[in-house]
Amino acid sequence: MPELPEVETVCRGLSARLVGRRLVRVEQRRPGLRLPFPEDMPARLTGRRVVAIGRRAKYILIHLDDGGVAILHLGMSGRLIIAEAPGAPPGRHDHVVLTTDDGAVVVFNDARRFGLMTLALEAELAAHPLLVGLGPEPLSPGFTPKALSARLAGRGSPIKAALLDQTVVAGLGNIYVSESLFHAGISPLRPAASVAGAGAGRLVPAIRRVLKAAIAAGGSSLRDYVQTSGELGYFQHRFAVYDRAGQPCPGCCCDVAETGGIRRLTQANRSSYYCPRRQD
DNA sequence: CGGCAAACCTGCGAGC
DNA sequence: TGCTCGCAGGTTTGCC
Repeated sequence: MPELPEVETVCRGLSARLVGRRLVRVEQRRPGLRLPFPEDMPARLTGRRVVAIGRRAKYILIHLDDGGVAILHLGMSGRLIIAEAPGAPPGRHDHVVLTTDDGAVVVFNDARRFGLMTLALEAELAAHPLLVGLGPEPLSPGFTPKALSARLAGRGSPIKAALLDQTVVAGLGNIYVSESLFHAGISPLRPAASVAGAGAGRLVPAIRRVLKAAIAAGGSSLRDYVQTSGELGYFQHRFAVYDRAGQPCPGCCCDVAETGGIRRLTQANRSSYYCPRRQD
């Protein structure tokens, strides 16, 4: 799925086209995705004006003029595409279609249906069950080596698993964990607690740098992800290690035949990629 | 509580 | 060409 950079890119696309617009039509084409849609979702959205678009972790927050907030998650394969022409025949996995007063058509398409969409009240957002346990935003000032160290302390699980845990830091997924660990020179196998301190001092800026570069590139397009415009992101061309098993490490000078290049391993049922020479 | 596997669902590429 | 298998950016649940 879309991880933080992809979700952020989608939010920016939505923001540019939706803020200030009124939703004049809400079409719900199935009862729900990972969670059921609220029964009254179309009624609660229709006629509302969008006042802001926000993001928390991988959740998209559409703030409305009546104090309501639509919460969306793209799961693994979710897309939000903005078209300008109403009336196009619905695609195979188009689940929710929003039409604005100036003719934008926002389609929530999700082949695998791991995404979700629900409604909340602005006043209760901070305590919402989907958001309440989330860790710090990695691009916020509160995400410091000290703060990360505190959340890693006492954890015996591998740092790879800890960084995927959204209560440790919010918004990282399988791609950007591998990339960040590479740039910090830390093996995905290291026990999380051992990364507290000096390791966190390298990891925090590495995470920030990777995420910012990915956002600047419009995210990473592997299979499903596209921007709201339908354009692909292009950060995938800049991966140092992700999905590059057997290929040369960008930091090592040596012969791949000799070193084996980038390694892939399975942790917590997900693939990790790393350079054993530069990460320990 | 920690950690791992499986589940949710569909699509795609590889291999036979 | 067509089948089966394995794998995929996430999150939750259930079982040691």
